[in-house]
Amino acid sequence: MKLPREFYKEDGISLAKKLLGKVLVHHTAEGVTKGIIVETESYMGIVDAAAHSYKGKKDGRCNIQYKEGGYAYIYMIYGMYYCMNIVANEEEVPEVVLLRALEPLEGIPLMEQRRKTAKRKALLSGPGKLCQAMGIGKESYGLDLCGDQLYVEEPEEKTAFEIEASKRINIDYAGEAKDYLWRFTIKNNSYVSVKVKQEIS
DNA sequence: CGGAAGATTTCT
DNA sequence: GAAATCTTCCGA
Repeated sequence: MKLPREFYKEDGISLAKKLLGKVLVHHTAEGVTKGIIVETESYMGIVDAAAHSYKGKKDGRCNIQYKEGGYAYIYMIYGMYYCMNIVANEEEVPEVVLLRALEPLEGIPLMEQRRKTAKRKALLSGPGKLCQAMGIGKESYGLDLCGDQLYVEEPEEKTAFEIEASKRINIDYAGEAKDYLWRFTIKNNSYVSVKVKQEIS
């Protein structure tokens, strides 16, 4: 069942935790792909030196962050990869949740074809990888997750899991903000991204 | 208009 | 550990 708008109207940290274990669904011309969200990170706009919208900055790229929760914020990084975020909270509050890793659930052959690999654990274990495998690109920027093309739904089988918090990854430039424990993973899930060296110190 | 850096991935 | 690779941003 598709998650309602209200689900997304929470602060970025609460939403990041709530999204774990949910299922990301993307309908494309080639087929449907689904994956269970197993790793997320929070980016808290105003107070977060690592966020694109730090200090309330607005530009062409992060405008969508200022919309109400439930929209897709897609951005390109290093000129070669896309990363997908989910906008949280109310309008004018630039908080987002970055999806870092998914566990393949449906449309796996299509993912393998897009990723050019048959290693299941390599399909969705990273922000750039999951966008490539799910077929998410600039045309998905700003999509309403309450629409029919790209959305998040409740898993059919609810399984119990523990949430683990750790430091965010690859944001060394962000000063103190890099030490915030705003990365959340499902404990003992083998599909989280490879770079899991950072632990709570 | 040009330089620099980046919420990454992949290979050695 | 380092390169690949190119879009976007910021300064001049």
